Amino acid sequence: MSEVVPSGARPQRADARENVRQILRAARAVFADRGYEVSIEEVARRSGLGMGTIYRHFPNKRALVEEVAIGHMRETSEVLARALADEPDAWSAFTRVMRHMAEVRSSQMFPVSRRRTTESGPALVAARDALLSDLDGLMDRAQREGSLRADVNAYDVVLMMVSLPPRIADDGAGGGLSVDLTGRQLSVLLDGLRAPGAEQLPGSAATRPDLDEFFRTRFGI
Amino acid sequence: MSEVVPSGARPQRADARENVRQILRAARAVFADRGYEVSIEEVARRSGLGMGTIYRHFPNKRALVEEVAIGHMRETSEVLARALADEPDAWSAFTRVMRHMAEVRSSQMFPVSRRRTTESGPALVAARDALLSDLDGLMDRAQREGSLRADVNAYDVVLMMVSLPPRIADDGAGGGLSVDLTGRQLSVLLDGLRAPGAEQLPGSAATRPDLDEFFRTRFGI
DNA sequence: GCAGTACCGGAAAATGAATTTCCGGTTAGT
DNA sequence: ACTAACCGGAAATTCATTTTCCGGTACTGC
Repeated sequence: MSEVVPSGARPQRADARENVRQILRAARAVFADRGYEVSIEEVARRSGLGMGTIYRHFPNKRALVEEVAIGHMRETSEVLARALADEPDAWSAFTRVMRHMAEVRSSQMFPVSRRRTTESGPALVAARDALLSDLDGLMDRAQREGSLRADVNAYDVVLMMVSLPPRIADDGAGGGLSVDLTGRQLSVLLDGLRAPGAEQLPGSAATRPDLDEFFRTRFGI
Repeated sequence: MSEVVPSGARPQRADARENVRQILRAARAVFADRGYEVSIEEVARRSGLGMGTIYRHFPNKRALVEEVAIGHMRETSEVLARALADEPDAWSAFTRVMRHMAEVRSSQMFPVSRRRTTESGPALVAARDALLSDLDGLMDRAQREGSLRADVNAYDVVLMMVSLPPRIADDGAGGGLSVDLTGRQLSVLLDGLRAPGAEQLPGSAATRPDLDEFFRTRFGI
């Protein structure tokens, strides 16, 4: 994952490999629940490992976030493909993908290149572009079949997914919310995305630069 | 505003009074544009005054935020009353209020009492409760007239307004987004809130404790 | 005008919360 | 049993903010 074993050296120990898996699993869960700004300590706590262990496997927080993001995006692309194959119509496929994105909060993990810092790695860029293009294709279909309103595009939708509230907004101490905010808001959004849409959307649709800019400033990534 | 002039003392100087007005104006604008977490320095820059001046008039940041929040909520209550009087039906009044809330981002300024810190001042509590109750009444009407879906309540709606993206998500340097994210997302939400609603909303509606908890953890206030 | 107080600006100190380092103590694997 | 890998988590560092402080400025009443 980030650790290329030099050809002459000893192989990575089995427990270490397992720990990397645990870290990624914990990171996914924590990011989905509370947003990607949670501290590494939080991830460590959830994974049952120490912070030192995380830094042994990832050079810094950003690298961990990237890794998780790549996983999310690839997975979402797979869900999309499967939905297209399974579902009877484009609208059903679309809602299925949206629900998945909300579930894993994958759009929040949609890093794009930062202004004056490290570029996103090529794997991330590739996964991101692939997903965007797939989503665009799906939405095209849905719009042609007349189920998705015509005045939105993939960038709009991704940006909407991003601003869904995290699953749990608590501080770890409290019990969190009893209401499924994310789910309720997503459902309302989906109803609002149904064609034809009574409201006239203001301005023009979002663009790629808008998406990039938003993520750059919101996630610094 | 936070400075009670002791009865024997000199009255506040005219320029100082004007400065307080400037500060509140700048704070409102900046909070609406970029979210309430912006630094005091940002507010100072926008107001054309120094940070010291802000601290001369408000004991701390929290006090400034409260003051702005109270203003927003009172104003929103007024807009609501006016909308009720002017508009032909409850739905029009409802959308008008929603647009106003999105505009000033008043819901983001909906502070409620924090767990183990200073309570919100009584003026804030009163303004908050009044607005919530007014909104509840309006939504009741809209639901009875059959225009607003039946499975949402005022807490749900406020929580949705909260998670609208800020008007501008930039860092001050960049040009910001060219798209009106807030407006587009609000419109989609409004379409989704129209009765009857095709999607079944998951779980049950939000409650007052949910609202309180959300604000406590999100705004620490 | 002048005195005198209120006021202002913004550099600097205090805070706070996070990331990242470091190293003594463990453990897997041969 | 030996050793390189590995782990935990306290401590150091970093970074962005809030908040203080005080020399200098400018209202205001006389």
